[in-house]
Amino acid sequence: MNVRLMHTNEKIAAVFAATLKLIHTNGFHGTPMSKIAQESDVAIGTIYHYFPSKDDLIFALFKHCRSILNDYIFDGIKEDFDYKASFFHVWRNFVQFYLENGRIFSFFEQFFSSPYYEKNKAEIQEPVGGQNKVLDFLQEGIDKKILKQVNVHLLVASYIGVALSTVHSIKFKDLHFSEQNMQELMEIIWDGAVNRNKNN
Amino acid sequence: MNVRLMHTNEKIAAVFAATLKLIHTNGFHGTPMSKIAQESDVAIGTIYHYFPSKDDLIFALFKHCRSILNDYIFDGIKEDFDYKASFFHVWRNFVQFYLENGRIFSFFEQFFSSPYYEKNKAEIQEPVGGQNKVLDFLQEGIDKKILKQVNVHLLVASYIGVALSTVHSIKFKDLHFSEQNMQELMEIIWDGAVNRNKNN
DNA sequence: TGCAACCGAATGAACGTTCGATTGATGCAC
DNA sequence: GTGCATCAATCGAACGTTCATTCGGTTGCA
Repeated sequence: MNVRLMHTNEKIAAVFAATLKLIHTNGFHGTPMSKIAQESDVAIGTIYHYFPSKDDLIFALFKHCRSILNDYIFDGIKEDFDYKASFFHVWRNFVQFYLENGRIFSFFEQFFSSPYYEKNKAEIQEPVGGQNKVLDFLQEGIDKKILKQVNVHLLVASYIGVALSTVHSIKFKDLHFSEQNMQELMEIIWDGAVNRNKNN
Repeated sequence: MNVRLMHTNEKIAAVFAATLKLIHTNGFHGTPMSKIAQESDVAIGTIYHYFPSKDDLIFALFKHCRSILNDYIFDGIKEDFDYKASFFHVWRNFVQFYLENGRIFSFFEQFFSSPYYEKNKAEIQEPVGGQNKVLDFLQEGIDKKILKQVNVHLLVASYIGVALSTVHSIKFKDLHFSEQNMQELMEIIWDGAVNRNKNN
């Protein structure tokens, strides 16, 4: 059973990898099942053995990628980090993840902007890329009076919004990734989010 | 000729409107030329009379929508506005435009996240939604030492990024549009962007 | 008369999905 | 330990549908 399961996983992993690659380069459009089969070296019949339909495949791939992202962004937070250090660290991880996983970024962008997402939103529960963990983290900052005393979703929109458009800018060469740029961006968000009625 | 041009415009306008509507509800995927023809009451042959291919139609629609956006966001700036007031005003217009034109927002999101955009980026010149006018405006703030002395693209990413994710949050019901929320968001961006070494 | 605007049935390619066949591992009966 | 039944995993040709695009024809203004 162990061997069989591994084998299974290899097939599925190959299908996921091929789908991600094809969607990244050709888009949702230019990614027919036939090409996924070809690219992954898994027969079409086999893909349909695991996924009832193309939509189910895409959906499963989404969940798979999201869990990878979730594992990544809160990784490496040290006990001795104060809130600001964690604020910077998570944001940086978020940007770094997407830069290192351009195919996932591409896939997410397309997934979230398709009506496909809109239709299955109820089932997806968690919003964009680990945002509810982010939401909890930002709520903590509000509760501790470190961040502005506003609706947490305003801060989420700022925190995530700037990260996403930063990755976008880097991807399309308007901006280049450098330590200084990241530092300055984090300061922009921090200065915007921080509670100015209480110095910390 | 005037009449003919008007007639032409009516057909094209109907095609544009139908395409926008279909892409909004069914996505890039579920928008075949046949349905565009049906929805717009323009024969397929006629559409192909004006646009050599479906890609050309999408491309033309994109340029059309972008010019509408550009006209909109810098509208209503009064002579007596100081920089901060303009900063707020433009951002608000930006958000408001997308909220009032949900179909265009949908279309842009899908357009920019498709490899279609990536491939034609060179021809598009102007980046996302009037960003170069925005870029000039933010550069002005840097030059006047009102905004942080950083690469202007960092500020563009913040300014636009927060606006887009705000619209997204409102669209997907995480956030509701209210005067207070908009005010607080603008303050978040302003506090982040402003040059804190020089009080103004 | 010429030409741009307009039409929609027809075409051929491409797509998602199905299905019957094959393989090999597992478990049960004897 | 041998024979047999079962079943998940695998395969890819074939199917029916849907798509972007073409083209031959009509209309009506200049």
